Amino acid sequence: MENMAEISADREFFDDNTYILLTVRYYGDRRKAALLLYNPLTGGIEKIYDPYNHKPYFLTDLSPEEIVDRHSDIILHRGFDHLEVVEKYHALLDRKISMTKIVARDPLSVGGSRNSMRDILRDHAWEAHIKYHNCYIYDTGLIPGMPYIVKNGQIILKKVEVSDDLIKKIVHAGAKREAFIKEIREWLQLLQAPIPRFRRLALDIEVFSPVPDRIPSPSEAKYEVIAVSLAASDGLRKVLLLEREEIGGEKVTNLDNGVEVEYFNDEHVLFKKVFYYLERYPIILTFNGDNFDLPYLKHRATKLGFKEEEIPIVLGRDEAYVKDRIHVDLYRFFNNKAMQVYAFDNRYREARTLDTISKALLGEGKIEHLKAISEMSYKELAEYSFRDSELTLKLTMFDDDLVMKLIILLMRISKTTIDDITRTGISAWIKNMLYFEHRKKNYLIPRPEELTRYKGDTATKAIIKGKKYLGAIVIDPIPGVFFNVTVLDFASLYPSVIKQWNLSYETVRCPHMDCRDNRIPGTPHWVCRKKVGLSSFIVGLLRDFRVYIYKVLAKKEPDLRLRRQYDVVQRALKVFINASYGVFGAETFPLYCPPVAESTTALGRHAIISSLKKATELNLVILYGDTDSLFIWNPSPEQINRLIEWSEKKLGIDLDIDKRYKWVAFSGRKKNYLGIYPDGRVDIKGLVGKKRNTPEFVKQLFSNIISILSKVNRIEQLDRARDDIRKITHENYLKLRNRLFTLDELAFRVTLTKSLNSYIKTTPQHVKAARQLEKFGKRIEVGDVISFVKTRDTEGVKAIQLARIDEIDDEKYLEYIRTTTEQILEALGIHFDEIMGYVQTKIFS
DNA sequence: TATAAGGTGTTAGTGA
DNA sequence: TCACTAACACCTT
Repeated sequence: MENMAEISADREFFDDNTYILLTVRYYGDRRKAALLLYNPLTGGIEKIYDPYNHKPYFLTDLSPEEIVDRHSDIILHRGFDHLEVVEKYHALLDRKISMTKIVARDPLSVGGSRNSMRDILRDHAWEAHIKYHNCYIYDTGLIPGMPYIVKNGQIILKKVEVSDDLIKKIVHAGAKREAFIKEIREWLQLLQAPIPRFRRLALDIEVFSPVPDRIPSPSEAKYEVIAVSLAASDGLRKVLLLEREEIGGEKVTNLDNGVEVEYFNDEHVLFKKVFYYLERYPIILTFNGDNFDLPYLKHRATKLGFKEEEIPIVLGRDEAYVKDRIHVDLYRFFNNKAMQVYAFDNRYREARTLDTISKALLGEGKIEHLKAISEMSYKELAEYSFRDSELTLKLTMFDDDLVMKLIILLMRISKTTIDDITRTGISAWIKNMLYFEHRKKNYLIPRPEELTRYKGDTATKAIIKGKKYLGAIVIDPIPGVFFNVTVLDFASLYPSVIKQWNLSYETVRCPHMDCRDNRIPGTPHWVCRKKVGLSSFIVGLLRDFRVYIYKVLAKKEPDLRLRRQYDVVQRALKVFINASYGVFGAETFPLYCPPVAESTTALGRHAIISSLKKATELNLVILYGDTDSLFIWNPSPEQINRLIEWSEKKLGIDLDIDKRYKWVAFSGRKKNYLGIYPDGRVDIKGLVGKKRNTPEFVKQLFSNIISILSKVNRIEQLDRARDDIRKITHENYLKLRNRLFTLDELAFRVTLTKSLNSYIKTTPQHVKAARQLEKFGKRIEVGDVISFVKTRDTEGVKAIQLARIDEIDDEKYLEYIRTTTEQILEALGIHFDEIMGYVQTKIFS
C-alpha cells in the first residue's frame, strides 16, 4: 500500500504508540474535553477524554470574600464549582498580583449562554472570552500538530532530537543562559518533528436543481443528492450515483480513469454508504463543505428519516464537522489572505473557486460543462463530480503534501487546532501563540480595555485619511531611464525592528520612570530596558530560525525530501513573522496596541532615512526607495559594502542586495516602475498594464511595449525602441477606431467586493453592469467578477453579455490606452500627445 | 468572525 | 460648467 510505503521513511519515529494531536473539542454530553489523535501507522483516529481532569474557569480581581459578599449569584450559579486564589504576573504593571480563579462545571457557564458568570462580573472578569478548547491547550501545554506517546491513558510529548549544531546557530557566544537554550530547544522541536502522511478522503456532492445555475439551499435541502464523489489518499476513487427515471443513457460502472461508479435506486441507501465512508477516514476534505456539502447532507438525511444519532455530521454556527473526525474545508483555507500572500506567493490571485485555485496551483481545472448538472448523463455526471473531489484531494498533495505539512507547522507554531487553523485568520493564530506563552510564563492576559488605558492612543498622523497612524516612507522617484541599478533592502525590516528595539505591548511605554529616556525616534514613546518583551522575544526568535537555519537549509540541504520540508518550515515562519507587526495595529486583535504598531513604523522610517543620509555621504545616488528599499544608480561594490556594514553596525539590521537591474525606468510616480534584469527578464511594479482588471487588448499592447523594451541593452538603442512603441500604439488606436477588437478583448473585469445592494454612496460602473445583468435574472454574488465595456449611451457602460461592438466609446478607451502607455513613455521622455499628433496626421493625410 | 499604511487611476457626486 | 472630494478597485511594501 502506498500509505505504508510513505510512512517507512519515518518508521522508526512513528511506532504504534505515537500519535499526532490534531484537535481538542469539548464534549457536552460528558462535560469533558477530548483529544483527537491520528495514528500514522494505522491511519486511524483515536479519541481520548481529558486525562488531566481540567475544568473551565476565568479570573477576577475580586477577592473570594468580595465574591461571597457582593456576588452571591456567582456562588449560586448552576455552573459554579469552586474558587481558588492564584498569583499572576501583570505585565502592564510589571508586578505580581493576586487574582481569584472562578472554576466552573462547564464552559457555557463561564460565557456564551444567557446569564453566564462572566456577564455577572463584567468589568471584573479576565480571560473569560477564551474558547474552552484553547484554554485547555494553554493550561495543559499540549501542542496541536505534535507527536505524542499514548500509554495507559497518559499522554506524553514524544522526544524529538535537536542537534546542538542547530541551537548554536541561534545562541551566539555570550547569550548562553540555560533557560534561553531550553526555550530554543523546545521551539526547534516543533519545527523539526517529522510530519507523517495523513490518510484522507475528499468528498464532493451534486444536488438536483430544477433551475440550472441555481445552488440549492442547504438548510432546506429540498432536492435529491444525485451524486457523491470520493477520492482518497489510499487510492479510493469512487462515485455514488442516484438512479433517476429521467436519465437515459448507459449505466457505466467504470470511468476511463479507473473511477468506480456505484448506483443506488434509493437515496436513503446512498446516504448510508456515504456515512460509511465518512467514518472510515480520519480526515475529510471538502471544498466549501462547511457551508454546503456537509450541512446539505445533514439536513437532507434528517428529511430522509435518519435519526440524529445515525448522522455523523455535527453543524456549528459557521462550520461543519464529521463526528469524531476532522473536516478540512479547503475553500476557507485557501481564501485566507495570509496563506495567499506569504505561503503561496500570490500564485492564485482571484482565489475563491476550486477552478481558479487548482488551475493556478495544479495546472488543471474543473471539467467545463455546457449542460446543467441535472441534465447530464450518468457518465457525464460521474466524470464531472469526480474531478471536483480529485482536485480537492490534489490540492493537499501537490509538492509532496505541501499543504498538509504547512497546516501542521502552522498548528505547532501557533498552538492552534486543525479545526481552527483552517478556519480562522492570522490574527487568531498569533493570538493563540501569544496567549499560550502568557499561560506558560504565568502572565495575566490583559483585557483590551486595559491596554488602551495604560498605553493610550497613537501620537502620529497618517498621510492617508482614515488611517490611524503614520506608516512608511516612499521616496519620490527620479523620472527617467537609468542603467546599472542596484536595489538594497532591509531583510524583514519590521520584525527586525521589533526584535532589535524590544517592542512589545508591555515594554513600549513601560511603567518604569528610568526607562523614559530610552526614546523611540519620531514618537513620544519610550521602551523598556529592564525586561525582554514577550512578543519581541518570540518574533525575534522566529525571525532568527528562519534567517539563520531554515532559509539556509532550504537552499543547501542535499536530500530533496528534507530540503522541501525545510522550505515549508521557512514559509510557515514567514507567515507569522510578516504579520507580527500588523496585528498590533488592528483593532480586532485582542492585544491591539497602537503605540507598538506606531513605534514599529517610526523605527522603520528611522532606518531608511538614516541609511539614505549615509548613502549620500558615500556619494551614492538614490533614485527611489519604498519602505525598506533603496534603488542606487551605478554604485561601486565598495560603496555598497560600506553601506551594508554601516547598517549592520549602527542599526543592527541586515541590509542585503535584493536585485540588480540592467536598467530601470521611472515615470515619476511612486510604486510604479519597470526594471530589466541582466538576462532580459522584466520586473513590473504597479503599472496599469499589469492590473488584473485592465482590458485584454490594452494588456496585449502593454506586453508588446515591454517586449520591445526588454531587448534594449544600451542607451543608444532607446531611440529605436521609442519609434517602435509609437508605431504599435498608433496601430492599436486604429484597430480600436475600426472596431477590430472583440468585446471580450475590450472588457474591464472588476470584482464586486460587497453585495450589490450595499453600494449606496456611489454606483461604480461594474455595479451598473451587474444591476443590468440582475434585471435579466442572473444571480450576482459578492466576489463575482463583472465584465463590462464602456459605451456611448447615457449610462456609459454595458455588461459584456448585453453589449454590441458598435456601441463602444472609443474616446474612453483611447484615454485608457493613454494612461497605460504614458506610465512607460514618460520615463522614456515621450509625451503621449506626440503619438496622438502622429495619429492625427496619419488619419487626416 | 478581516494583520498594517502608502500609492495610482477612474468615476460619481457635490456645491459654487 | 468646473473644481474638488469621496468612493472604489487594485497594487506595493
